This record gives sequence, structure tokens and C-alpha cells, in this order.
Amino acid sequence: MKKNLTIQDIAQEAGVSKSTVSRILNNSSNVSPQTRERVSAIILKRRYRPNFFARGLSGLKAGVIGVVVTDITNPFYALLVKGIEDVCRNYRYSVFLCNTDGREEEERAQLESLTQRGVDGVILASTMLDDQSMRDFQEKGLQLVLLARLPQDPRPYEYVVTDNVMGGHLATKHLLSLGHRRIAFLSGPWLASPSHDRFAGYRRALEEALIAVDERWVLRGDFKMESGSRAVQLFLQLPPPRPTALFAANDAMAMGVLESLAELGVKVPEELSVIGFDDTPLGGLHCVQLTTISQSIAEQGALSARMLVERITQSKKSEPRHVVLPPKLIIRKTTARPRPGR
Amino acid sequence: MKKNLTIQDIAQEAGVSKSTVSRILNNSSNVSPQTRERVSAIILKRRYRPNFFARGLSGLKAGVIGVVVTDITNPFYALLVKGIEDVCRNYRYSVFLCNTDGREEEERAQLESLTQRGVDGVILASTMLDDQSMRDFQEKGLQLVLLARLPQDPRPYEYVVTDNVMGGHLATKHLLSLGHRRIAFLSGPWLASPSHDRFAGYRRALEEALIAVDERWVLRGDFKMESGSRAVQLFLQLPPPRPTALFAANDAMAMGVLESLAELGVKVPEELSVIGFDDTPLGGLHCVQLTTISQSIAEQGALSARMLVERITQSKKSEPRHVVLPPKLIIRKTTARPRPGR
DNA sequence: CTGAAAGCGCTAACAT
DNA sequence: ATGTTAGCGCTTTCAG
Repeated sequence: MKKNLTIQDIAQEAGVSKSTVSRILNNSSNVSPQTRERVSAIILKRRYRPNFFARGLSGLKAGVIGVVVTDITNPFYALLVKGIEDVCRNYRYSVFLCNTDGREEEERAQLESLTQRGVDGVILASTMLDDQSMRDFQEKGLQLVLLARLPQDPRPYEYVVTDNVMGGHLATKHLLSLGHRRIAFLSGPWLASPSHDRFAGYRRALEEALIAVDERWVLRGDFKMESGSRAVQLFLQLPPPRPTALFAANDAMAMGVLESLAELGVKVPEELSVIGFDDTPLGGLHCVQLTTISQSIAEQGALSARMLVERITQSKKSEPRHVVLPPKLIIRKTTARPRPGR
Repeated sequence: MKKNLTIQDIAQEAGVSKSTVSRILNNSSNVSPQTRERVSAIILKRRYRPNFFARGLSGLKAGVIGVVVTDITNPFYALLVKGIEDVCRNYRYSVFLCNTDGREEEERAQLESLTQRGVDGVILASTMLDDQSMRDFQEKGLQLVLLARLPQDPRPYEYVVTDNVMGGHLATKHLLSLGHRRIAFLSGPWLASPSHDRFAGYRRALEEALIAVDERWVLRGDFKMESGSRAVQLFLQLPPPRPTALFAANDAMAMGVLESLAELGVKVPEELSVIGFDDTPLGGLHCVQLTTISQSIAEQGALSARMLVERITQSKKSEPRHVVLPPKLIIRKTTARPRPGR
């Protein structure tokens, strides 16, 4: 393992000073074409790469961002990260991936560790933090773009999200239009904005249809598949008349619901209509055919990455941009008219 | 955005020298309990964090590793990464995630970029590189652990893999034991060792049963779901007598096969038995019930991470360790005896 | 257009 | 046990 080349070595070989090499490296002006040419050739030939730490230490951007998600195993986040990674590769940025498991203290720790490692910015797709902490991080100079999930008051931050209220509204209206009147809702964690907003859409749709929200029909999940299965247990213990439709706040839980229902021999959509949210690839499987609300996940990731990189590179700080994307209803096979007389 | 604290600030406030603070930071010996106490308190109080770049520059380990996979969107890799991330969190290591899309030049570029960013080591789960390049990286001092996929001659490297030959053998023997005699194989990319090895297992099982491998029945895929669908087209154009069973080299492709088959109305397992490989969560779905070969994916990730971190922290270089894990047959519902008379 | 020199914040070898 | 000092490799004034 031989010692690494330094800028000094290149300078010597080219018969110029470190400064000149440095200028060429950062293609700053004030270098004559000839020397630039000559030195560049040497750099190329010797496959010289400037030392990352030295650069960072002397104040340059590191070309590194952090991405914080709750669980990379969840296809939704995997897609988000994919979108981010793809644009980062083009920009020559590297990404630190962090899982938080949905725990606030982990999120804080990860953010802490990221700032400490000198990242240029962070895409936060798991917001659980209180406003104060977020602001603290921002004030330490951390560039932040929020993705998919928002805090109480997101206005001071850049963000990219789906219009979850609209999505919840779409889903519920779809069920209503099929003739359902008793519609259950399976939420994610209360504090997660998507869960909250999708519920708001659900509530609004019901109210527009002059139907009161029945609290007993609002089940509590955690966005994971297993909680869908658990919800089915609860659902089946509900006193009749039971809901004829169920709106799960994401696809993973909807899949869990379908699983359990299939095991228990409850026919979907004949006995119960089920709609999800996210339009994760799974739902499209021939044997699943989940009706759901679609959002372009990878694109959101990509967009947030572009926003962050722009924010990093243009030093002058503009107003934070807020992107809210409209979701779309995808009708497949898990929703239908309720059986007459139910 | 106020200027960051430096070790000097702490030293001043504590009335000691930088060195002392540094010693405490790296908990080296030669510090009296009292001063240690006193300085630690100040560090804590001021929430001082040493500068990452300065540390890196002066030769300390960065506490960062790179993980290179082909596609994080693939549940197999997501699980691998999850396993890695989990142990890294405990060790206080951060991970750079890199996708290569299965392209060799991307892999090289990512590896290049990782070394340049001063990572302490890399877990490579997408090996496409030729031996020479790999050796080059290693000689530059890059600690390497290979995961799930191996190069021609893996002996000089640490690695963790499933026994893919055994897995291919298990799968094929299962089909044989059900009475199948005409068994097709759907491969991944030829150059990928898992694909190659699983085929070797398939071949061996057939040979043991005194059945010749029929080259027309060896289909070529790329480990992605879509190639499963494409394979079905080819499969159905095969001149009779067609195979009665299909061994797909991974679950994703097996899922693609099942999708297409369902669309075309071909009954599984009645008309065709299908077996996969990986035991990715999808296959367990009630409506899929894919028979497959199981490997503990997250555990492999975790193990490789532990190996890498150990390798990094213990400077004395030991012999590279080679871990080969036995896979397991999981019988579900997509395999059955062939129809009599076929 | 180019070079010399002063840091960036930390570690570690060398004094004391 | 603690302080002093010389780098680590690069960027960036400031002179020329």
C-alpha cells in the first residue's frame, strides 16, 4: 500500500506551485491555457485524486448529503432513496443512508452524526422531531429538505410531499361513489403527517357526504404490514353493522389486511372493499390488484435531491420552496359496490 | 450560523492544552482523573464535536464504510443493507450507499468515489469487476468484504455468501423428487456468481438423476422481475414436450414468471411448477406462496458489516475469512407433482 | 498569470 | 500528567 499522491507531487512533476495545481483542480480562472493543459495531463496520467479530508478541512463543500428514512426495507422508502441516489450520482454527490426505525431519538442521533460528519445537507424523510430541534439543526447551518413527511409547521423548510389530504379525499370519495356508507380508516402513527392528512381527507369526504365519522371505525396502525393484519382482528370484532369498506393509510398495511382477510376466507371486494395509498409495486401484482392512491415516489425523491443540491451550490439563500404533488386514484380489483342489503 | 467550536476553545475554557483535550476525546491514557472529569464536563456542556475532516486529515479512521449494491429497490438488497445499517449504527459507523444498476463502469466509479471520500472500507454486494481492478483497489489500502456475489477467484478477499450450488441443488432435487423430469432453468446475468453457482447446482442434481441438461431449457434473465415475464414468452414457444417445472434463479424473476403465467391463464402448479431463490418477503404472500430456497439475507448483511468493522479496527491483518451459509428449502404452493402423462 | 505562506482543526511524537 | 510543536493536504489571500 503505497503512499497517496499529494498536490505537491503533481506540482513538482509539473514544475509549478501547489496553488496553480489547486486552481486547476477547482477550475478557477487565472491559469494560462498552456499550464492548465500540461498540469491536467499529469493529473490524469498519475490518476491523482485530491484528498477529501483536506478539502473538507479547508472549507470546501464535501459533496455529500445525508438521507434519513425510517426503514429502507419498506418499498416506499427504497423508491424514494433510489430517486435520490440517481440524481446524486449525476451531480457527483454521495449519500449517507440512515434508518431511524421511526424512533425520534434515533432520528436525532442520525442527524447529529450527519452534521458531525460534515454533510452539505440532509433529506429528511422521517420527520418526527419537534420544531425546536429542527430549527436548531438548521441554525447550525444544516441545509434541510423535508420529504414525504412534515412537522407541525413546515413553512420554514423546503419540502416535497404528496397532497395527502387530497389523496385521502380521493380514496374516500371513490368508496362513497361505489355506494359505501360505512367506511373504516386504518391510520399510521398519529404523529406522522401523511397519516394525519390522509385522515383529514377521509373526514372531509365523509362530511361532504353528510356522514359522521365513527370513531370506532378509525383503527390505529403503524404503516407496517403486520399492523394491517392486527387491524383485521380488531375490525372483525366490531359490533355490526360493520363497515363495508376499509381505507388503509398506506399500501403496506393494505397488503397486511388483504393477507389476513385471505387467511380468514373473507372475500375482497365482495365482503369488504379495501383501498390503499402509495401505489407501491406490490399492489400491482396480478394476484393482489390493490386499488390505491398513486404518487410518483421516485420522482419525489429525485426532486428533493435536486432541490437540496441547488440549495447547497447556490449560496445566496432564497425563500424555501414548497412542492405539493397531486396524487391519483388507481382503480384495480379490491374495491366494488357493497353487497346489497348490507 | 455561528462558528463551530474547536478543540482550542475547549482547551482554553478548561485551562489546559489542546493535546489534553485530544487525549480525552480519544480516551487515551495519561490524563489525570480530575482533569479528565473537568474537561469532559465542559465538552458535554458546550456540546463540542470534533471536526470530522480534521480528524480524517490527521490520519484517524473516519468511521465510514461504503456499501455497493446494484439496486436498493430490490428487496433482496434492501434487506442486505438493512442488516448492514443495523450493525453499523451500533458501531457508530455511517454508511455510504451506492447503486450500480449492475453496470461494471458504475461499480468502478462508485468504488473510486468511495476511496476518494476516504471510507475505511467497503462492502461490495455487486461484484462485476475483474480480478485485476479489485486487487488494485485492495492495494490502495481499501478494506473489502464481498457479499452475496463473488468474482472468479474470491480467495484473496473476505466474503459472506450463501452456498448457491447447494441451493440450486436443493431446488432441483425438490422438483425431481416430485417427479419432474423436464426442468427449465431461468438464470440471472451469466457473470454473476449466484446465477452461475445456482446453475451448477441445478446441473449437478440433474446429472445425479442421470438427466442431461437441455440447453434449450436454460433461459437467460437478469434477476429482475420483468425478465421473468419475458422468459415466459420464450418458454411457451418451446417445442413440446415442454418442461413441467421451472427453476428461477431468484424470487424476483419467479414472481415475474408467476405474473405472466397468471395473465395467460396457465395454472401453477398444476400445469407448471415454479421454484424461486432468496425467500424474499413477497413470496410469502398468501396469494403467491412461492416455493423457494431461503437464505437469511439481513443476517448476511449484518455479518459482513461486523467482519468489515473488525477488519478495520484491528490493524494486524489476519487471513481473510470466508463464510458460506447453507440455504434451506421452503416448500409452499407453487410446486407439485407433474400431471400424469405429461 | 503564478508563487509563497497562512491557516483549516486535529493528532501524535517529543519535550518537560 | 501535561504542554509544545510539527505536520496531515488542501484552499486562498496576498504579493509579485
